[in-house]
Amino acid sequence: MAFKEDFIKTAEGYVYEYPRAAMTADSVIFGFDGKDLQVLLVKRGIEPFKGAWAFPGGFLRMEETIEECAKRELKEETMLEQAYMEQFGVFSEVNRDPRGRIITTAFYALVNIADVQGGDDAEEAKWFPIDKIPTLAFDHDRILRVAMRKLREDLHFRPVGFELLPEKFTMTQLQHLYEAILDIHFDRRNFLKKMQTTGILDDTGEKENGTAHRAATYYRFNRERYEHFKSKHNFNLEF
Amino acid sequence: MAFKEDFIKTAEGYVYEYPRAAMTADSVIFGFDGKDLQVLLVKRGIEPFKGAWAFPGGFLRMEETIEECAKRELKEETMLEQAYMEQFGVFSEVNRDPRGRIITTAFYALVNIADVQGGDDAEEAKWFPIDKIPTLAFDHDRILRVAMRKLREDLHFRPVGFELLPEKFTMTQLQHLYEAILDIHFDRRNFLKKMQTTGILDDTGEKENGTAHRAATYYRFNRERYEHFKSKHNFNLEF
DNA sequence: ACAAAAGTGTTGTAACTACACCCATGT
DNA sequence: ACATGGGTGTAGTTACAACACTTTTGT
Repeated sequence: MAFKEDFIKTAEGYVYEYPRAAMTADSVIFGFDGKDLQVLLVKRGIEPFKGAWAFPGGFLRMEETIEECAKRELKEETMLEQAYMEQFGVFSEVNRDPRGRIITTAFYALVNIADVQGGDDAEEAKWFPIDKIPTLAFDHDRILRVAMRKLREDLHFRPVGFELLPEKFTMTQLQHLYEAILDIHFDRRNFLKKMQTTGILDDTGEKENGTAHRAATYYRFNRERYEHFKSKHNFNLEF
Repeated sequence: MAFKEDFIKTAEGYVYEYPRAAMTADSVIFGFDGKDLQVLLVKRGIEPFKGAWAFPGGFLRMEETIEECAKRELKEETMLEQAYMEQFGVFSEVNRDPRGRIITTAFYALVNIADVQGGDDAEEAKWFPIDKIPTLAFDHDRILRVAMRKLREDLHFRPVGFELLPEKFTMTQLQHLYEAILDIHFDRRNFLKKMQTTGILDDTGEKENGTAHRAATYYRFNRERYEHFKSKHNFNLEF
């Protein structure tokens, strides 16, 4: 450990001159099944809130950043090494955790739901559609509301939607994804045009197969083109 | 204190089973002088980084939330009871503070620069234009970059600009403010039209006086109208 | 044959950009 | 008189919203 030690270690534990809160990271893990936006919840195996559903999370270790902590917990739950993760708030109400003063930094993660096998954790983990979330442990209901708001905002600024889809996807999937996140309806033709004018989608030329309807074209998100053009200034007021 | 105590208090200090980081709140306080965006910095009176400039900040107390902590520090520096404050990130690099494991939650605050008299703090506090910020203590350079990015994003979604101006302001002041934050130039006529179409500005009918040029109209931000109309859906991709 | 989803084009409207001259005030 | 900044209008372009019929494929 490279940082200076600011505590005394005794037989009883770690001694500090002033009281300190414990820190955790909790992650709202979003997935998309082609129809609904989904959230991965774990059933708590221990008190407090034993048996209730909550976001995956855990205590910060002294040798990691809060991002590393969140990523570690993500991996434990989903086996994923990498995912798009975004910090969206610190929740520090004095009584938010009955165990004591525990402050959490909340993240949302966007994953391709097809990549997630059950984690190696003994706890039960399950995907819930966003409109069928049970009552959650701690202040996680509130955290979820903030996560949704942040995800909606980010969707305007950054092409985060693609993180929730497989590499190749149909325009209809993408539209359903946007509709699920923003909770609004788009006209199919207008949505296609809007996406085309961004210039960040490639038509792969490939087609769906084995569907019970007309085969749809697969598109791919062109990250290079996005990186290249994202500096352009367009200023719109959205309030 | 209503929360359960999760520590043992001994003569040596507070004892915890696992090591804990200390928590602070740091605030990037933005002001606007009519020309440049400014940031309030304090000169550190003690080590580490003694003599260097840094954002006002301080340690979290056990009976307050991180927002209350940030607000308390704001008041100490500026004497302001209220200000628009927005959390924008947790900075938790293991070595970011030479005193040990100290994690900060960063806020930005938007204040009317005219309301700020010097704080009651012995430390020296000073406004710096955004393009003349000295090298800062700790990782505050990085924090400032993130603060600017967040402020720019928020300016699209929420009428945060008005928080930096007096109650009544001229269109030119408002335009300069937007230009200073976004670092782009607007055509005066087009800017006026854009602001008018939002419908959240009231023409007060009053005029500047004692200026060395034609007297400008004062406008006022109509918060009620904003609250009433902000629910409308307009979806623009800005990437 | 029928059901289900994909593909496709036009028109009216609103918002955006670019652009230049005159007016009021104070020195 | 001059310098400073305020006020104002138009034309071209682009983006947006609203809207329906045809095609492919599988059952």
